[in-house]
Amino acid sequence: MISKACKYGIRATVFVASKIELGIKLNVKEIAKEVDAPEAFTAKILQILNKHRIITSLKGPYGGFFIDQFQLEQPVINIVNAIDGMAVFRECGLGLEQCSEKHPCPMHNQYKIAREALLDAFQKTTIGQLASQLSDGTSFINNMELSSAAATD
Amino acid sequence: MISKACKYGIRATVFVASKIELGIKLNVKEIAKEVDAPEAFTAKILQILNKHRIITSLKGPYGGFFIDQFQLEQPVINIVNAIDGMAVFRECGLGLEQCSEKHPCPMHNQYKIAREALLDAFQKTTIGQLASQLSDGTSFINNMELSSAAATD
DNA sequence: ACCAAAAAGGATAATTTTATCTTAAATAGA
DNA sequence: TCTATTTAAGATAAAATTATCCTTTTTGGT
Repeated sequence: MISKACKYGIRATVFVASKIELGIKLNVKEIAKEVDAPEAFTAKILQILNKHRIITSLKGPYGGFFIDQFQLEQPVINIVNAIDGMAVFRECGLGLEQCSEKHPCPMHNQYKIAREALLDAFQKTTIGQLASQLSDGTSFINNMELSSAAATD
Repeated sequence: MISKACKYGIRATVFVASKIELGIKLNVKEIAKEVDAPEAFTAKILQILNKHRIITSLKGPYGGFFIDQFQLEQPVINIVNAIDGMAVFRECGLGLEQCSEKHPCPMHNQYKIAREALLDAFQKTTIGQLASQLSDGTSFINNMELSSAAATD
């Protein structure tokens, strides 16, 4: 669906965003831990996010990652775009280059609905919205640790 | 979204299915060519499809791959399940193990809609339906070769 | 000016997915 | 029974993705 890197990226961004009230900067180690992603890999992803101005970073002591108010308004699709690109939302369900609205592959119409629902989900959800859904005290990882079930139901 | 292997698998199956009227068997080479997939890799995928009784194979001279009438009734999800498994349709949009209906991650509800739309597309489309959308003379690859555009629109 | 802390950047490694190659098994026909 | 053809199976390779490590740059505090 979307890459692991991208999921880490969304989680990291949302976590950083959730701390905006505190006015603190978070370092890679803290973020990686809370977000349950490998540290060095998380660092790479945070780099990308910073370059795309999804989040902001500051080097040096007392440095780290944080997010600005205006960045909370950004839709989650911006993160997906920064890490995975937009190809998934254009690609044919059968992987055919030739498939288009005018020359649709046999699955085109069915698949299109799903693809657009996914795009929609990422487009109309903002980083701020996700962040605000995190109950403040605990991390969004710890939020859920009571359950061992997957997202099936 | 779904793997390349799985897309090859769907294409191959649909192509084989589209020949049911002719009562012929197709060999790997023909299938791979028409479906625009690497030959040896296609062979592996056809093997899997045969094991899962999506299609049927026969060894030896005059052997090859074909599909039976009853197999046309199968939903495309069976192919996805055979090759990729069903995990995509259960997984959390943020990749969180802990995410569930009771303890949803911040993206849960939005993502669920898209995930279910995708599942739906694969579940309610049968192999026969896709095959019948292929205009008979040409392959479904060649069908579309007039266009160079992707499936964006 | 120097030191320590933190991100940035580059190189490398591990894993997974995609792809190929080679040999074995099955089977139809001569 | 032998041969040719075709899939099955196993081993290996290539490419892409995920992950780690090491060095450089930036910067705040002393």
